[in-house]
Amino acid sequence: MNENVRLLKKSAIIEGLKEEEIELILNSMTKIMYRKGEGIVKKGEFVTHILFLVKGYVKISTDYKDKQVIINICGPSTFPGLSSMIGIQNHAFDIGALDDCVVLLIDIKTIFELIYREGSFSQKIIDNMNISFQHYLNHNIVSLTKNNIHGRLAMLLLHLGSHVFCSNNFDLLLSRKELSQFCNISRENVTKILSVFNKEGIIKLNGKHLQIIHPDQLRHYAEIG
Amino acid sequence: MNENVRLLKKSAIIEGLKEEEIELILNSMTKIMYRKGEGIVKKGEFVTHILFLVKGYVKISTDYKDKQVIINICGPSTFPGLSSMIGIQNHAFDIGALDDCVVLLIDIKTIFELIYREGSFSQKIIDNMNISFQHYLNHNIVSLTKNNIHGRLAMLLLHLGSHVFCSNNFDLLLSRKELSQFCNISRENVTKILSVFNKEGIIKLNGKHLQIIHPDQLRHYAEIG
DNA sequence: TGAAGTATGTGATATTAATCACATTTGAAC
DNA sequence: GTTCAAATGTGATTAATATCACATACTTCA
Repeated sequence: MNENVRLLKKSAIIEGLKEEEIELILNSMTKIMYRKGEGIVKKGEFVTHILFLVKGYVKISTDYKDKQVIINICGPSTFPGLSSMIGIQNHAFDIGALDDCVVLLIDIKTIFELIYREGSFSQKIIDNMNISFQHYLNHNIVSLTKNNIHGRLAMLLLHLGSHVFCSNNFDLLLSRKELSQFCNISRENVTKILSVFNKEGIIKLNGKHLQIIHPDQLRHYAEIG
Repeated sequence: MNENVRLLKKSAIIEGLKEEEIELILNSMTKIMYRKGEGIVKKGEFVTHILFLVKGYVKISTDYKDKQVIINICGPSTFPGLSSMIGIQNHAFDIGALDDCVVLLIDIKTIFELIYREGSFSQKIIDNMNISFQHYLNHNIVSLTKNNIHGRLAMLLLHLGSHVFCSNNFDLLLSRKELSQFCNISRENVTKILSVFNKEGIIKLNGKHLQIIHPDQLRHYAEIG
């Protein structure tokens, strides 16, 4: 099988498509590599393609009052920012590479064609958007507004472990400052809280490497905070 | 023309459907009235219908740590909570009537049938979801986390005026407490800030009636705060 | 009409988390 | 390796906002 097909089929959205529909995607697609730190999409640009992330991690962010706000981190086999691309003229967010990335750019016209052709594809796009939606509402509205800073950082670490890096043992690709922009805490307090979690043996910090040792105790922080 | 058809066609989502498709909706639909304060949907219930609000205003909310969090307010000719109903088993939010409401309940199966049948319908559903999505990300993440309490309340009033009640002169259907649950401010501070805005002549408060006199000054508060 | 309960207004106080100021470490470029 | 810039760590201080403690005003309903 074509390598690109194999990569694409890792996504539930693509998996169920017919051969000739996947062909459509293959014919309107390019593969691009980005280096760590490079910008992939800039807020305001026309939406001409959607992204499929083959390798690496990206951050989705925006700016407000000169401060960066991180909306999400996406890893391999996902469509980063999908829900803010379909049916929208201009990109609402910046997307940047957190490490070396391989991205498939798929022409947005092909996506529309598939939405019109294939009900099950529309359904999956909608499902995908809803999952993001629920996540944002819960994580952001609820956690960002109702948890204290310890609880917020605890929830962020849990989120990174279970949904982004899919392991309790990962390289934190984010700096302290980026963590602070993700969960709305000052950079200094991120440092202090991580050090508390570390001293309590809940996590193990080794430079950029992080191991979550007691996820239940992070959950406890989220509950009480 | 059938009265229900006229009501439904006020929504862009329905407007473009063919006659027989609208017929499908009419045949799988009930009209129900709710009194002020009544619950319409309870978090956790199975999603069996989607709502079309004909008359009145509803609030979409959830609970966290024994506190109510208001997610949005919807008015006539909208599909409240649409983006958290399609493709989701159980309701994620509570929906309740803020005043006397008339609601059309449309069988969710019909919606799926239309998604499979009609690409342009899928497209519109996706567009509608994206608009909500953008609104939440901007309003919630950005305003709730980056604005101070004056800025947040200012933005909420602007939002109510321009997107919910579609006028700068409206009956505030929300109590001070509900406003506080919407923009994450203490009930006492909502009172204090409203009184500041009132004294400065930016708004005019008359019991439950609110007039926004200088939206530009509210925008200023949002910018500086 | 009165009584109870709820909603609102308002100042004083407490608490949380940001900001500041600076030391230390790490990383990248030459 | 040296140097400079950026990232990180840490205590002291300050600012923002919640909480508390009431007073007052509305609603509802018997």
